[in-house]
Amino acid sequence: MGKNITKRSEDYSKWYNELVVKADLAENSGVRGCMVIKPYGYAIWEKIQAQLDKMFKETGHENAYFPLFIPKSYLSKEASHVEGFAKECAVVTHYRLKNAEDGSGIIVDPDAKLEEELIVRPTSETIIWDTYRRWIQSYRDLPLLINQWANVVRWEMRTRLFLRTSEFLWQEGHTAHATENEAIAEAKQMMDVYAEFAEDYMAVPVIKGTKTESERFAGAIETYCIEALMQDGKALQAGTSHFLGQNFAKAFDVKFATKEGGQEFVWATSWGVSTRLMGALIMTHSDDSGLVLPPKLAPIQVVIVPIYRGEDELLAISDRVAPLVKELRAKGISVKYDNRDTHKPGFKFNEYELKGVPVRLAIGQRDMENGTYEVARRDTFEKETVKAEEVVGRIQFLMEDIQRLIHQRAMDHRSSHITEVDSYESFKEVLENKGGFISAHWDGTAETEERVKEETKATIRCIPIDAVEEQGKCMVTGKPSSKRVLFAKAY
RNA sequence: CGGGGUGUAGCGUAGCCCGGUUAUCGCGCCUGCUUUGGGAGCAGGAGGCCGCAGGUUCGAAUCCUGCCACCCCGACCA
Repeated sequence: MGKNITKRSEDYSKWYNELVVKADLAENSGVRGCMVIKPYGYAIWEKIQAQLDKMFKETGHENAYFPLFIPKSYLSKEASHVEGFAKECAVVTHYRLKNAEDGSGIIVDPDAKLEEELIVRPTSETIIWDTYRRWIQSYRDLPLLINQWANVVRWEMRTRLFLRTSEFLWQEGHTAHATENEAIAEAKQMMDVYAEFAEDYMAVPVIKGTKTESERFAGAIETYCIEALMQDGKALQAGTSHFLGQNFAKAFDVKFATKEGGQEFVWATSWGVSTRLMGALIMTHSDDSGLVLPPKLAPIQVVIVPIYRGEDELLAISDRVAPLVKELRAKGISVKYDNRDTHKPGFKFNEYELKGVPVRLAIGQRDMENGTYEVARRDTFEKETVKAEEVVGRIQFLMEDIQRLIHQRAMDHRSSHITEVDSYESFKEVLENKGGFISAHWDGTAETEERVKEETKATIRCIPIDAVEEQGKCMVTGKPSSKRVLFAKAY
């Protein structure tokens, strides 16, 4: 285990990759842009899953599971949907292998060609709506509020650990409603749930908004999103929630009998977040010493490192530490007592910094004599000596304080990286030299949006929900605009 | 998929142009002793189908062809 992580300022991409690998979160598998998530990384994902799942259930949703394979014909039922995903689908064409007759090894058996090819799901709208048709008959079956935890495959050209891998883990919610308003409310609600999770648990500040037509999900009427800002000034879409109108209901013929006895198509939403959230977590808080994890999502919240000479001292320390570990665990704090005798304390200090453990306790002879612990916090590197009887309270305080402080730091960074501009020249200047979100007037046309994208690589990340109504002129065309939108270069 | 680059031990690398002893160095790993409050020191040791497959050659890590993977820039995208 080496530190030597590239400085953030030198090459952000390299820094990020090395950090992910060295902090033992994940690595490239060597298989077509897929990653191996290692135990420590997966433990973080499990924390994310657990909290989100709780929030989904609190908002009335249930979990279910749908097939990995989607018959090709399903995908073509909703026109804009297939257009959006067709370019990045893995396709199963055969179901058997055999030994080559010339002895050259295993080949695909040409006789085992599938009648209809199967798509490895890039998202599950189609197969789920095909299923919902059978599940929904009456208004009494509505709303149908289902979430699925799954993996999906998108054959991306360029991949990046956590941010864009060929296969990724995610959750996808798919709901059906009797009315348009109810579906819209659901889509908005889930955006709010995502935002709450990002802010309160990941300590990642996000901006809620809607996507422009060209950035919208394939098949959606409206896409609600949360957008975060990374330390290098690029934006990251952290979660999306779509109001799908009746598009999928019509494509898959999902009708219900109304109270009045008529037949109507249901209204739909879908929403998802993925392992990309971990990318957001890493790129928001980490520093050149490694990961910085918010206490609420840290698999290890407190690590205790004994400092000793000889087995007797270690035994004495272990005796002292045992009740503390017990007490902390009873309070729901996850603790690791690292009594490995194969590594020196200094090595361990650095290792846990790299892994982003929020609080580290050290205890050596000095502390044994004084009845104290050395308490170090990861976010500020501050160290203090705390009396043993006060240490639990201090840790509880630090859990809160670190969570609060890293959120505040990220918020400060974002606030200082939202720039209002009124001319295209200053837009380009800010984009080039400062980065971050740029708040500007836009005439609402896809042409202007496209032009900005071509000329600057910046896209409209979102139209903020809380954008204030103000008279303005599009920074590019000078046409009238009623509110500012957020532009940025994005991951 | 287009342009550029890389692939040598677990990791990072030298060697490659200009083919020729036993493939270089650092980290890590193993053994022993000394160490232990911020990545230990010394001594000894193990570990390589030089990405894969062909080809050229007396001889290939080195030259040629094909393939694969990864990285960067585009296009695409959660």
